[in-house]
Amino acid sequence: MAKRIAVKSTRAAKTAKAAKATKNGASATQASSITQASSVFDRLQADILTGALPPGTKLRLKELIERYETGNSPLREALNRLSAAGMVIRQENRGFMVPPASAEDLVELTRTRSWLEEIALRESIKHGDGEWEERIVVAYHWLARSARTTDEKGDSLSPEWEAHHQQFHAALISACRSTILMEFCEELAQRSFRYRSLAEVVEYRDRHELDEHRALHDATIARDADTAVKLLRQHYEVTSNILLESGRFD
Amino acid sequence: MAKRIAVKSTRAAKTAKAAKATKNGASATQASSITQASSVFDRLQADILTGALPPGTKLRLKELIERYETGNSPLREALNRLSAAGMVIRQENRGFMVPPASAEDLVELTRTRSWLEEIALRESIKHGDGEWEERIVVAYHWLARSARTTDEKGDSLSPEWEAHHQQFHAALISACRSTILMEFCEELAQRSFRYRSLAEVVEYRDRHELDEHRALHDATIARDADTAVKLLRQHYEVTSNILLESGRFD
DNA sequence: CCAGTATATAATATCGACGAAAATGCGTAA
DNA sequence: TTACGCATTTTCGTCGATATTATATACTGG
Repeated sequence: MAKRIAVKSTRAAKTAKAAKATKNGASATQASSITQASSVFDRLQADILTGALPPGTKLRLKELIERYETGNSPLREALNRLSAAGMVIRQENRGFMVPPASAEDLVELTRTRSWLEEIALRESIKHGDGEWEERIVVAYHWLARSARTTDEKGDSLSPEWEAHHQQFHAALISACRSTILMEFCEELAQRSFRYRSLAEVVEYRDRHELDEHRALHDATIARDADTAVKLLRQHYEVTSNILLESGRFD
Repeated sequence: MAKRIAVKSTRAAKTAKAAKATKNGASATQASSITQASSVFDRLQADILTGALPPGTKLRLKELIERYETGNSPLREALNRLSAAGMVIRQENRGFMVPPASAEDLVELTRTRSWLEEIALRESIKHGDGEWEERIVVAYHWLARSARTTDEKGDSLSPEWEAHHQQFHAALISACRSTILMEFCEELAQRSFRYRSLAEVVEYRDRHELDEHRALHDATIARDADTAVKLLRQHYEVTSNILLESGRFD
């Protein structure tokens, strides 16, 4: 009964909601009224990436229908999209589950990400124009600003910081002349984010990370590909090692 | 009325049908009864990749329901999976369409594929073991055999040849120690296949291609990474240029 | 007491119909 | 003629219920 009412209010509020637009989920070409399946997609993805739905969780339809206050058709559509993107695992006639997390998977993920982003960064440095530089400078600005703010509060896992962090890395490779590659990198970035969320490691961040990003920014703008790539790899490997040493994925 | 009957027979036959298992579509961990959504996924994907559904086609639900003799729920699930994989374009409240094909897209695709497969091949050559070599040798054997057969018939676009071709290229990079990268490469391979289908170019194949594959095979087995990569790039660029020169994507 | 099978229960996949949004056609006014 | 607005039609997205498949439980024979 309360559910009924909640559903209605959700629907009413939906029109006002802005589409945040990740790769495959929400976001059509037009901003027009968001579809319910896309809304569920976004929330479900967020819950998986942040660890609200832990690895290995069985995703029972009935529970999710209650949790997200939706019907089964939109829910299934969202789950099917997520399964194609590797964000959930689909088992024929056995439903869906959150992908397990493991040390090996994290290692493979980091390795692949380094490979792909090295290419994307080198190509961007080779072909990037003025607008590309601007995007990097602006993205870095907001990242630094966000880091400072969260530093005061001590909460470095803020969604705001994460958004800017992701934007900065996306900006670095945004001139590689391959939207497909950029989408692949985004998918890998999301998977990496899940591991960071799961490890719940916060201390290390404000020490080194801003400096690392600064150095990366400088080398890239200076078009020093080798240095930039070296820094990028280190950046990922350091993070990966911290996560592995947390011992949470053994 | 005939439709009813057809549906029933389809259902009956479904249990016997073997799951062919592409990346995201069909194929669960078990072989057990295939789901209808996955069946539609496979057929729809095939029709898009072979050009039976040409680029830009609007995918009206009603038509597809008739075409594949299914309900709208399984159809929508299939379409949602395909949209997440980039095989169809989804527009909020406006349905689905087959992605357009263009010369620029083909260029970008080829470029990206060269980058990713170069990494995957180099890593495979570096880390590949005996079983990896076996896979390549075996895959090449079937490719050569298939090429000979189709040569006689003059029909080089046979699904059989295509399957072996894809298998050979997959085998080459199968020791790169990154399943994610292999999946990315597979996705790119499928997109490339669509362009080959669309161009309907057949003559060039039996002249050069078997030799090219032979050379690629030899260099890889000999662990000569630089040569292998060079051959691979040439292989893709030659094909790409032939397709571009067909003038079908301007 | 255990293995294997039949039954009951729960979960998933699919259907058919309805409500909402976009595309189309037509009429009117500038 | 062209552009705009309204009504109609088409198409998409969602709901509620049913069929199908998997899982848990009880039962029987050894």
